[in-house]
Amino acid sequence: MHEQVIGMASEETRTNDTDDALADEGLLKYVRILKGNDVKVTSQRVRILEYLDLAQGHVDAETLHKVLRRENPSLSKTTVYNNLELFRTKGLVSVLTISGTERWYEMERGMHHHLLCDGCGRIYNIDISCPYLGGMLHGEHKIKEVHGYFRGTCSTCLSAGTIEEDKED
Amino acid sequence: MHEQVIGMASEETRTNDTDDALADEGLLKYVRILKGNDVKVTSQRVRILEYLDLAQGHVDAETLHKVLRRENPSLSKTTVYNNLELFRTKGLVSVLTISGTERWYEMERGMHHHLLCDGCGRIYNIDISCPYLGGMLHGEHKIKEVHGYFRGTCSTCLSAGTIEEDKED
DNA sequence: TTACAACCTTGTAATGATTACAATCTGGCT
DNA sequence: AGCCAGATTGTAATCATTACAAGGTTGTAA
Repeated sequence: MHEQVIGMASEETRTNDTDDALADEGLLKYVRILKGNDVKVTSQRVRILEYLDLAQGHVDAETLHKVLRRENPSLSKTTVYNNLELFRTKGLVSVLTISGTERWYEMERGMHHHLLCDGCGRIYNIDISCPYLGGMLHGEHKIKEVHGYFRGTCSTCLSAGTIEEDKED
Repeated sequence: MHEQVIGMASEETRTNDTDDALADEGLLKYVRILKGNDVKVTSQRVRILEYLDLAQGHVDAETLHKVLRRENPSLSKTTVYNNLELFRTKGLVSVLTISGTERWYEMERGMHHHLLCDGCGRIYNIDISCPYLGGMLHGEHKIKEVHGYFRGTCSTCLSAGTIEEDKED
């Protein structure tokens, strides 16, 4: 099990020459994260990780590819998919799936849950710590990760008052 | 206290060797369900609903189609997909997605959550009522449905002791 | 610095699930 | 019985994701 290195630079790692292309102070953060997780550093990985980190919210592979291709037209979808999956196995990003037809990625930032609004379709992050669940043993099962998603109506749509309630059964 | 692998919900015993009258008897249940939800009754819908009800656990569209085609070779995938989606909108079945690459359907039987075992890959139903979550307002958002899934190690795999990565106390 | 092996990226093609569509058929009502 | 909205069917299209092999890059060791 690898310890996650997220956000916090643990040590001043001296950069070598190949980092010149990434000499941007901001990108060093991601170089450190990658190295700290035994992931070989490439410019593609740094950019993908940076984008996920700066994006406040959920990104799908398609969007990621489309956006990053503007600055690196040779970036292939395979690279995007490969690295998203790699980051997931390293615990750097988490994957969100609600409808079953899409996969959204986001930087791993500790446990939180998601609300899918039936009004506007937006996804909200919900920070709830549920002491009943995290790290518990349920019966004989050992629970390591808790993922929750909710369906409902967000405050904006509630105040707009445009959502008709379905009859309950 | 062990959980049963998916499908401990009420199981109906049926005889394979009944005449049409008795078969109709069993199917009436699903005819009523359909009519009660303003869904036009067709033989395909009745069989799909019955299968989901009797199935022990989560069924994917592919399996459903393959199995039901044995008794009705002209059953098309489109019909299966259309009706699964229809049933979902009617609240008759719920959809489960964890990895993002699959969709499992199951009869709606009230709120419960799911555990995906990292040892054997099985999915367990977990009945937990979490008073913090159900029916609550979080901030200004109105939460109508709560879906949870957990990743962890099931009791069987824990006692088998085959999970290497598990080092937490 | 140079060389090298391992690994990464790329483009294309393949896969596999899901959806669109138009013709045909059926259930439920008059 | 007959009608018609809507259900089913088969085929084709779509879409995201994965497989693969050739070529390029990184980290390391001399």
